[in-house]
Amino acid sequence: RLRKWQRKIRISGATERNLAFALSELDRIASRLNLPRTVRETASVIYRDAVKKKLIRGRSIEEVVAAALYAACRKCNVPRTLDEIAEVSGVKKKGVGRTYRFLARKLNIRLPPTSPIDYVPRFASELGLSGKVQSKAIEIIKKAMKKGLTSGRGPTGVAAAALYIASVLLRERRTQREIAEVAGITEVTIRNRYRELTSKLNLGVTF
Amino acid sequence: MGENDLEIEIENIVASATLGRPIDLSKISKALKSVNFNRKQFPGLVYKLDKPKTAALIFGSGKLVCTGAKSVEDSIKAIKTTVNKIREVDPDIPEDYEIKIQNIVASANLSKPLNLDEIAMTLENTEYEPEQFPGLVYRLDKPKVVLLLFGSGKVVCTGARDPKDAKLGVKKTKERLKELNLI
DNA sequence: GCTTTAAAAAGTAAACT
DNA sequence: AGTTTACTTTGCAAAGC
Repeated sequence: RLRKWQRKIRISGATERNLAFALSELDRIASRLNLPRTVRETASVIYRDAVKKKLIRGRSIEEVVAAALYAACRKCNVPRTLDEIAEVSGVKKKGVGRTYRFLARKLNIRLPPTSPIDYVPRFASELGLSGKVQSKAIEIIKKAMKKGLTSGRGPTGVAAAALYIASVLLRERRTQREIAEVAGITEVTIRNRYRELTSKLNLGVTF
Repeated sequence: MGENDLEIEIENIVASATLGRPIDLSKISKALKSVNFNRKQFPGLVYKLDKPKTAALIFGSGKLVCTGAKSVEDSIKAIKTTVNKIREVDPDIPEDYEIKIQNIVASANLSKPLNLDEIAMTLENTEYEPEQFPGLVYRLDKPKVVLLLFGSGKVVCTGARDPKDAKLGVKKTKERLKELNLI
């Protein structure tokens, strides 16, 4: 039937338009976050899978795009926080997190929580810290993980505190404020974390 | 050995009641003191009581919800007290009405630190997103409850309609963690 | 989905001292 | 620097948008 045919054309036209819009959004956000192509490609695969499984119902395209990017970042070990994704996507942090959990469940994406270690290179380079400081920070983080000092704590806070301690130990000190700003957390959080790390790990220094 | 050390503490109970008769909320909001009622914001009238420190939501349909009680007894007591208050303003409320416990929130302590990363990798039906919340979410099927596990070993169990299920949920969670050497 | 209620867990945030 | 208050998560009912 002609009418049925026209309907299909209309629907697939809308579907293609939506996909084009989604992919351009994905690219726009990825550019603003300086994400490498591999992450963009991973995110677009996740988005297309979501479309195939009709998981967009009841959700906005922006939300799914943001969640797909967040998942891709984690999968590629190029972490970006929910706050960063939310800020440039215009989607509320709560919505990105909720949609991410939904996609992860429906697409059987099981990603381990982001390790604080994954944030070290990015934060360190933004702070102009040497590779020695980075290695020291990673060493501290590994000790913390073995002693159960990272369970339930935000990965960025742990990474920031470890970098703070390492920067002091190796005489490349950055202020709490500088580190807090690149890590996107507050100075109080850095203080709470480094106090815990220095008191429970034998780092040989008392602040 | 029979470790009956699982001391579960009930923290909150949500219960509902059906009075089977419409209620004039405007009348009640004028007669009672600790009441808040904004129809545009929420259809229910909020009534807070001190005796069992609870809050009740009263609806025009004659149904109500009671929250905040720390025992089934207190929850029922709070509902009866609330209904008696409604009777002072609106007689004709039936003597018998159905009361149903809808949800129980309980807390417990496994007394051992938990490695949430390991648990997230090994235990089934879990969600752990430390960037968003420090607790690991564990969904149990048998008693259909949800548990929140924390690095400290403290646990929250919610979703049970019977205190026994809340305790059973914590007990089974503890057993499962032991089975998987995640104690 | 949201709105309102209550309460615990532990971490983090914003606002103050 | 440290404190207080508030919000994040889980579960649930109610009537209505």
